[in-house]
Amino acid sequence: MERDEAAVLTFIERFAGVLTDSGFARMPARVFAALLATDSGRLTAAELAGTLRISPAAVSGAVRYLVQLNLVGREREPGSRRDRYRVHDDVWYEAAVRRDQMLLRWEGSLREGVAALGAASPAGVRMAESLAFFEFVRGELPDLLARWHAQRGERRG
Amino acid sequence: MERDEAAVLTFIERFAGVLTDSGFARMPARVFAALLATDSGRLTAAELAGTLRISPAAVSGAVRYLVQLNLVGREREPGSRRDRYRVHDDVWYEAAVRRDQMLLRWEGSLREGVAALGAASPAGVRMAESLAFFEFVRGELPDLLARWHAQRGERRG
DNA sequence: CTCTTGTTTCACATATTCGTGAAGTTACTG
DNA sequence: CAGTAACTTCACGAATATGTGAAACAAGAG
Repeated sequence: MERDEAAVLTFIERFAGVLTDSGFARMPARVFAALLATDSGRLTAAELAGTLRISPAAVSGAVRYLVQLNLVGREREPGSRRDRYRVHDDVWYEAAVRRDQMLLRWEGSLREGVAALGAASPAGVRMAESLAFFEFVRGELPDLLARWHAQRGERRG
Repeated sequence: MERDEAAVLTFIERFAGVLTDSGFARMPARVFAALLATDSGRLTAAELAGTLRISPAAVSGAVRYLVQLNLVGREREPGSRRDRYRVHDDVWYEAAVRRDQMLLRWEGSLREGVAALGAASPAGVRMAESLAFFEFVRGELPDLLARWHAQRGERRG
């Protein structure tokens, strides 16, 4: 079966839209979607600019962001001067890690809050409970990912 | 121990900053933080405007957003004409539910992607794997929340 | 029924974000 | 050591978002 490019473009824009609604910046979302929708998972900056109809500058900015977040890798084949961008195989693992770090930050802030309010005050208690919830979730994450890996291995085997 | 109002205000701004960095809009984040830091968990619009030094209009907008997201409830005592806004006790449960709905949306979009790319193509396979991951996480959520409730009950008892 | 108090809506000014074109930089080729 | 292809940086203009004051809008009190 060959690719229906029109349908693929439609998908890219739709999925990018969903990501955007979830808080992603527009261009990074589109670039990420375009990479996901490629068989090789790799595209040059020029290809990205072409399919998304954006300037090289926009590609540059979007890609810098995605690389910083470790969702995308930059590769250059020796003897070539064009970069290739590639979605990491473990994007969702990376995303989970990042969520973990976000949780840590929230926890830190909430701890400050408990201190500022006093652990005995009603507000302090409420905040300590929120803190406990986040600690719990963060503690469960590794286990969750382990179960996923187990299940995936089973499905493959 | 009495509240050190200055420290509390500092905490409110810091925590709101963390939320803002995580994608929250500024004013809703500040209002939410202010409510979290209150012993009663309830404040009037005027009190919010006062402590945060913002206009009633800004309070109105922020609160509408938070109520829509179901993070905050609006209450009015009979015989009064001032609203009281209150953080829901189960804010984090609500947040989890919302994440669930977000996951559903992502899954829908990815399903479209698999269809557009063909389940047999490499890109289609990659997308199907992402889809499976999200389905897995969503499936685990109820269990996770149940474990939290169990642990919390134990801690209380 | 009118007064008063509290909330919401609206138009506007401001601030921020975003994407582009153009110039600048890097690095491979011959 | 040019020459050139590709990427990046920068300054600008456009589009968006944000918060405010003023006016309109409830709704209880007298």
